Amino acid sequence: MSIQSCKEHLRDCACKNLRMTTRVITQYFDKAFQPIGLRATQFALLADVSSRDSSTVGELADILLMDQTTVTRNVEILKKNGYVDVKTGDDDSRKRCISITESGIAKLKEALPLWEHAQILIEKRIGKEKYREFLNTLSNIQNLI
Amino acid sequence: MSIQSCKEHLRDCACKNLRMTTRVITQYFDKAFQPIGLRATQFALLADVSSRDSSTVGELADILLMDQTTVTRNVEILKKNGYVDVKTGDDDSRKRCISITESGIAKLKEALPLWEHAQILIEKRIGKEKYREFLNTLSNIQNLI
DNA sequence: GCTTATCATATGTATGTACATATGATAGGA
DNA sequence: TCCTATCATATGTACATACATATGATAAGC
Repeated sequence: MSIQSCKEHLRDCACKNLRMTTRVITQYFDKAFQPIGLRATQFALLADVSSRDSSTVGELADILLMDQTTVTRNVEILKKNGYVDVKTGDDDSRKRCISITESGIAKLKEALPLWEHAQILIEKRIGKEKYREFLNTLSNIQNLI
Repeated sequence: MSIQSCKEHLRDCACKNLRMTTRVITQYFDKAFQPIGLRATQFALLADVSSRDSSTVGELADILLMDQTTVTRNVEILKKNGYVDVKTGDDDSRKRCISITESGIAKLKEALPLWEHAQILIEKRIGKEKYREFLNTLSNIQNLI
């Protein structure tokens, strides 16, 4: 295939288009959280930590489809800001037990209305049904790879 | 809104889901390009550079919905590897003229079949019509923000 | 023609991301 | 029990990303 004949197809590249949209939407959510000094990625991680009594690095990596080393580093930042607590496992000292702190819960409570406002706007503009299909396709792509 | 009542909604977060899928698909394409030592992002940038005689940093930033500073740095890597040439603008010496080199064209030609194989697999699994709708929604999200 | 505003790009800094690999702990087999 | 394989996490490195700001060049008023 020549470069010329391929050009029109490259426009449809799944990776390129996903990355472009992710760049845009991340800036959008980062702006939404900016007043409270939180990033979109930090919000997602903190929300997942809050949904369990205690999580390990590996568990969070599985849930967020994120490399374990990335979790380690992102948790580090939440810890630095005092939003999570990291302890060594009781039964298995290789494990780290990550749990949300009071300060983290407070920050999450601040974040929720900001998140909801940003999220609702998107769902409204896309349309409920289309948005559901969209999430479904995202999920399919995650699973087929 | 309480954290508890919000939990089910957080699952649908546009940013979180997009970032998760982008992580997965980027690894998928990175693996596809790995035999020729190219990254998915580098491929996308190189392809865009190749589609014009000469591009400026700002033009590439506009096209790829990427911050200008990110373009500067990503171009740097392509330049380091000899895939693009960067010259100062003739008419306006603030501008940088970025063009693909012979080596860059050769690398892109190596990459195209690898890309096509990876891309086709996704479109096939998702389904042609669903995939078209998916790209459309991605585009809508880019524009509505 | 000078002064200043604006524009194009670069640099400093912080974060997000993953691969290769190291480290340290647990488990399993002889 | 000791040796070894495996497991959970951390570290080194490179790249991706964007904001704030600096730099250097052009353009716009006067």
